[in-house]
Amino acid sequence: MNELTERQKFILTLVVHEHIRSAAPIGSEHLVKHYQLDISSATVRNEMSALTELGYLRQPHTSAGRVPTEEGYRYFVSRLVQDSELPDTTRRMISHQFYQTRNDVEEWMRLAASVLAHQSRVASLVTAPHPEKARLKHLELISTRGRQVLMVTVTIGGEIHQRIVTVNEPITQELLSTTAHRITNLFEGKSAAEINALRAQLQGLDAEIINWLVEEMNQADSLGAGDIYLDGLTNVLAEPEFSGSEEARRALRLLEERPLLYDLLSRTKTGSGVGGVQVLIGGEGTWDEFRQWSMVLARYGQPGLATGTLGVIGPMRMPYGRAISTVRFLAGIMSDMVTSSLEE
Amino acid sequence: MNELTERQKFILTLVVHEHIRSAAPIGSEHLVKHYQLDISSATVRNEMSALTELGYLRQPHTSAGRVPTEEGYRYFVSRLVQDSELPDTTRRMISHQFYQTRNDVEEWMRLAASVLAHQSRVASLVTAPHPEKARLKHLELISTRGRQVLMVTVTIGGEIHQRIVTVNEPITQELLSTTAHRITNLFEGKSAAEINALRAQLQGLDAEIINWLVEEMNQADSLGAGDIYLDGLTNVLAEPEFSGSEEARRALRLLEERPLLYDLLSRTKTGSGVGGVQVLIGGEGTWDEFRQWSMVLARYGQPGLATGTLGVIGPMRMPYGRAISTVRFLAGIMSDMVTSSLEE
DNA sequence: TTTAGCACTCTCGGCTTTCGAGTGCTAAAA
DNA sequence: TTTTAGCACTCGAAAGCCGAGAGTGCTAAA
Repeated sequence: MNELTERQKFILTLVVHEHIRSAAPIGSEHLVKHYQLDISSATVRNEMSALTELGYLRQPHTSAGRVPTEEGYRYFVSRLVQDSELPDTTRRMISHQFYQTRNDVEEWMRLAASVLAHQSRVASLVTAPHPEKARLKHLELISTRGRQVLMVTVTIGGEIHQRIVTVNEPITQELLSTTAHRITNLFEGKSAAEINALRAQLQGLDAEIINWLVEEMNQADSLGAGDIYLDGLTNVLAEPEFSGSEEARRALRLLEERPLLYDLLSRTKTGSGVGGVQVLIGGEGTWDEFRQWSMVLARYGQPGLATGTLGVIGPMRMPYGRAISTVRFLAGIMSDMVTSSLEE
Repeated sequence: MNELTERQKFILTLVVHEHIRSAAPIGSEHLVKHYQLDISSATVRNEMSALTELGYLRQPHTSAGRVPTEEGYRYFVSRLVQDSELPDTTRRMISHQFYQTRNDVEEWMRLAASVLAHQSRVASLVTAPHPEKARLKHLELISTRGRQVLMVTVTIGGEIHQRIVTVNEPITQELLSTTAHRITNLFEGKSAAEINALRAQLQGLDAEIINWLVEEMNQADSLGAGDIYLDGLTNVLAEPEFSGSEEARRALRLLEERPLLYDLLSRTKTGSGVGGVQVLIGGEGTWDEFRQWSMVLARYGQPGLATGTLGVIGPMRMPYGRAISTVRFLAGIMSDMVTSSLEE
C-alpha cells in the first residue's frame, strides 16, 4: 500500500469525520471553511482528486462532494483513527451499573447490549459466554409425571440446559436421584466426546440417560444454542442510509434473522484473542448482505473456559473511534464479570 | 349502540375489507364497480355519509374516499367479522411442525411466534407459560468455587431458574446436596409465601439458602421474568402506515421496549379465559403509544398451572379474520403442548 | 327512497425551472 | 514546482406549476 503524504492523510481524516457527522458528500470549500484550513480549496481539490485516484474517496456523481470508499474507511480505521478512551466518568458510571446487578449472566448481557447501544448510537449485539467444549459439572433428573423426566444439565462454565425426556418405564424420584448422582460422579469434568467414549460400561436406565445427555451436550457445543442479545435497533433505523422503507426492512431482517448473524460471528471469532477489537467494514467483500454495514467486535471472557462475542453493528458511516473504545471497554468489563463469577 | 341497517352493515364491511386490502381511502364508485352492487354510487354515498355521521367512517380530507375509524373497526370486529377457521391443510401442516419438535417450551414458543407471523403477516409475540404462583418442585445447589453456589430452582410447571449466590463460608458439595435435598423435601409444592411463613424453624445455612430461594421465587412470580418471543417485525415495517422513517422508528421502539409490552400484556391478560381471543383496537383509548396499533391476543396453557399469552400485533388496518383464527388455533396447539408436557 | 347530473374540491404525479454546491481546468502568482 | 484565483460547466435537489382524476355533496327528477 502506497504511503499517503501527511496532508493527504489529514484530508482523508477530515472527509471521513465530516461525512460521518453529516452523512452528506463533502466538498473542498466546505472543509476549508469549516476547519479554517490555511490552504485553499483548490489545493484541497487537488488532493481529493489524488485520493479519488487511489480509491479512498469517490464521488456519488459528477459535481458532488466526496464520500469515503470502503477502502477509505479501512485505511482510516487501520491507521488514522485516534484511539481514544471513554471518559473517566463514563467508565465509572458503567462499571457501577454492572456491579449493581445481581450475579446473573443474562442480566449482564442485557446490560452490556444496552450500554453498547447507547454509547455508540448504533445497534449492539452480545452473545453468551460459552465454552468451546461443554464439560459436565452436574446432572439432575427430576420426575415430572409418568415417564416424563426433566433433565437438567449444568456445565462447568455454569450454563444450564434443560430438557424433558421420556424414559422407557415409570420411575421413582429416588431412583432418578441416585442415577443422576452416579452419572455426575462418573463423568464430572468430561466433554460429550469423552462421555460417549466411556459409556459402553453402562446399560439400562443409565445408558438411556447418557444418550440424552450426550445429545444435549453436543447441542450445547454447536454455536447457536445460546441466544444473541440485540439492542439499539432503532438507532440504526434512524441513520439515513436505512431510512428508506425498503432499506429499513432489509436492515431489520438482517438483524432479526439470527442464523445469518451466527454464521457471521462464528467465522469471525477465530483470529483475534480476547481484548483485541476487530473491525469489519462493508462485509469485507465476502458478506454480500452486509455490504453497507460495519461491525466492531471483540471476544470476552476466559479463553478456554467460556468466551463470548460482543460488539456493535451499524452503517459503514459509523463513529469508529467511539465504537472501538466502547467495545473494548465493555469487553473488559464483561471479562471481569465472567471471571469473577467463575473464580471466587 | 344504535343498530345499523343491514345495508349499512354491509357497506361498512365492504369498506373495511377493501381498505385493509388496499390501504387507500375507499370511494363509493369504487365499491359499486368492484363488487358489482345493484345500487347506485349515490346511494352508497348516502349510506357512507350516515356511517360517517355515526362515527364509523371518516374522510382523510374533503374530496377523498372513506376510511374506517377506530370505532368502525371495533364494530366490524365485534359484529361483522366472519369467524372463519384456518384451512384444514394449513392446520395439519402446523400441527405437524409442532409434533416434530423436541419436547422443549422455548422451541415451541419460537415456532408459535414464527407461524403466527407468517400466517397473519403481521408481527407476533409469545410469552412463556407461567404459573400465577410458582410452586417449588425441586431445589439443587451446586458448588462452583469458593463461596459461590449455583442455585437451580425448578418450579412445578417445569420452569427453571438459576442464580449464583454467595454463602457465608466455603462449603462442600456433599453438604450442599443434603441441604438441597432437605429443603426440597420440606417445601415441595409450596409457594414463595408459604415457604416464607414456615421458614422460622430453620437457621444457619438452611435459612441463608431459603432467603435466596424466596427471593428467586418472588421474582419468578412477577411477570417480566420470562422472555417474550417476537417475530415478523419486518412484516409490520412493510405496511404503509409504518414505512415512513419516523413512523418506523417509533414502531420498532414500541416492540423493542419490552417493559411497555409487559405492562400492556399484564393488564390485559385478566378478563378473558383460555381459548377466548381478545382484540384490542387502537390502544383502546388508554394506550397512547398504541394508538395506531391493534392486537389480537389469547391466553393459552393450563389455568392454575401455567398460562401464557400469544398473539399478533400490527396496524389497525389488520386482517382481523385471519388473525383471529390463527391466534385461536395456535393458542389451542400451545395449550395442547403445555398440557402434554405436564401430564404424561 | 333512489338515482342521475353537476359543480366543486383536493391530492397526486409529472413536468419544468431555478438554485447552488461542487468540480476540473487554466493561467497567474509564489 | 506548488499553490491559488478565476471561471465555465455539471448535475441533483427543491420549488413551483399544471392537469387529471377520483371523490364528494347537493339538487331535482324518477
